[in-house]
Amino acid sequence: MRIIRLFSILDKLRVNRHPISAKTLAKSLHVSERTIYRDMATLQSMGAPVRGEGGIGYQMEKGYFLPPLHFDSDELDAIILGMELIASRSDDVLANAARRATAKINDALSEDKREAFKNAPLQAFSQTTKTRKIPFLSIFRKAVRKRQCIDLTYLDLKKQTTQRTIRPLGLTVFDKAWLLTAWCEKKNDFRNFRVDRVQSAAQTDKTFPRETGKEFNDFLKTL
Amino acid sequence: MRIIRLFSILDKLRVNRHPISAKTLAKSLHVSERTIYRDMATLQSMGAPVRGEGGIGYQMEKGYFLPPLHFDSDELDAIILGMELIASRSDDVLANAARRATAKINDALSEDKREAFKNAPLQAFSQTTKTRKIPFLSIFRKAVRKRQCIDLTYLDLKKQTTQRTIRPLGLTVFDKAWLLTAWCEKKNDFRNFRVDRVQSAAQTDKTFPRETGKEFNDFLKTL
DNA sequence: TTTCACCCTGACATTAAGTGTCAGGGTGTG
DNA sequence: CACACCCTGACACTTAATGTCAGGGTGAAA
Repeated sequence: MRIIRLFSILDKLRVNRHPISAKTLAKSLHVSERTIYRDMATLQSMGAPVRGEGGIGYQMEKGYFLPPLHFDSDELDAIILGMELIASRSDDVLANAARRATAKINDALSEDKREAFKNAPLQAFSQTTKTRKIPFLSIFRKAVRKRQCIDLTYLDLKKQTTQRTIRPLGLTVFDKAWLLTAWCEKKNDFRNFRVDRVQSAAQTDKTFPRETGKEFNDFLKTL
Repeated sequence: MRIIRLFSILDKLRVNRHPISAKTLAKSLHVSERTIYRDMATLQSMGAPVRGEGGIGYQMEKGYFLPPLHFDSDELDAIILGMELIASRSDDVLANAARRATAKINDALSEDKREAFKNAPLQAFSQTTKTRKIPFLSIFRKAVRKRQCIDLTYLDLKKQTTQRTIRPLGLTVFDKAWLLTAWCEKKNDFRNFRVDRVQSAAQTDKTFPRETGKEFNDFLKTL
C-alpha cells in the first residue's frame, strides 16, 4: 500500500540526520527512483516539510507532526539498557534492529530529552563478543511470528544428529545462548533446542494452527 | 487521490459530534458506500481511532489521531526482548519502568501490530529472581543523570570497608551484577564499584562539572 | 571550466490498486 | 418485528501507480 510507503519515507527522513538520496530510498524501499520522486511530490503536495536539493538529497525541513512520546527518566534508562542488552546478545540483524528502534524512539522524544537519551552513560556488558553470527536466529524469529513449520537438523547432547519437523512456538534469550521452544510433531510433545546446536533449519510452506495445549503459553505453564 | 479522501473522512468525523453513516459520507465524497467501508478498514489498519457501529454510524473514539510509530518486525522483537532482559536484571523501579515503556510503545503502534507485539512469544531468562531489590541502583542512576557526587561506603574484596566521595559517571549491567563507574576524588582516578557491595550511598548537594579525562567516555577508552 | 552526484519531469507500456454493483449476513434501536 | 445502519466477498471494469527511458537543471569539488 502506497500510503505506508509515504509514512516510511517520512520516518527515514526523520531518523536520518543527513540528506538521503532518492537512489538510497528507492533501494531501501524496493521501488524505482522515479517512484520516489513521485512520492516526494505527493508528500510535498500534502504539506509535509520535505525538501530536495540537487547533488545533496532529501531532508526534513523542520521537526514536524509526530507528537512527542512521554517517557520518564526511569523508562528511558530501561529502554537504553534493554536495547544495549539485546544488542550484545544477538545476531547482527537483531542488534541493528535495536539500534534503529533506539533512534526512532529518540526522535519521537521531546527536544529536551533527546540529548540526555543519546548520551546516557549506561551500557550493557556481555561476555561474548558484542555482535556475532547466530545462524538461524532470524529464521526462527520469522517462523515463530508467521507460525511456519521448520524442518530441523539438531545435534543433541549425546552428539547425535536428529531430524524432525517442528512447530516453532517461542524463543528465550539467555545470557549466552538462545533457546527455541517448539512442538515436535515426531514426539508429539514440547521440545527445546539450543539455537547454537542447530545444524540446519529449513522453512516449510506449512503453517500450524492454534491448538490448545500446544502453544508457547502452554509450555510456560509447565515450568 | 485516495489519501486525501482518507484525511477528509477523519476531518469530518472529528468535526461532527454525532455518528455519520457510510451513506452520508459516500454522498458527500462522491464515492460508493463500499468504498467508504474500505476506507474505514484502511484507516483502522493505520491506527486511526475510528469505530463503526451497526445501526448507528461512524465516529471518532478519541479526539486525536496519532500518526503511527513505525517499527518493523525485527525492531519490535528487539524492543520486547530488550525490555524483558532489563526487567529480569534490575530492581523493581527499573523493571516497572520497562513495563510502562513497553505499554507506551504498544499504544503508539498501529492497530495491526499491537496484538502481535502484546502476545509475542519471546522472553528473556535470568538466573536470578525476576525482580529483586538492588539497593542504591535508583540512587546511582539518578546521581549519574544529575551529575551529583555521592558519599560512598564500600566493602571491597578484602572485606575492608572504605569511605569516599565519588563522581558517579556511568553504569554497566552485567548478567548478574551492576557496576558503577566513578571518578574517585580520594584516589584521583577511575574506580569501579559493584553495586551489590555498596553498604551506603548518600547523595550530596555537590554536582561535578564536565572535565576532560574524567568522563565515562574517557574511562571507556581505557578498556 | 568540467565532472560528478544528485534533483526533476514527461512519455508510454505495463502492472497494480481501487471502484461500483450485487449479494448476503450481522447489530442496535424503537 | 421493521428499519437503519455496519460489514465483507466476488467480479468486471476503471483508474492509479510503476518502471524504463530520455533529457534538463543545480551545487560542490577538482
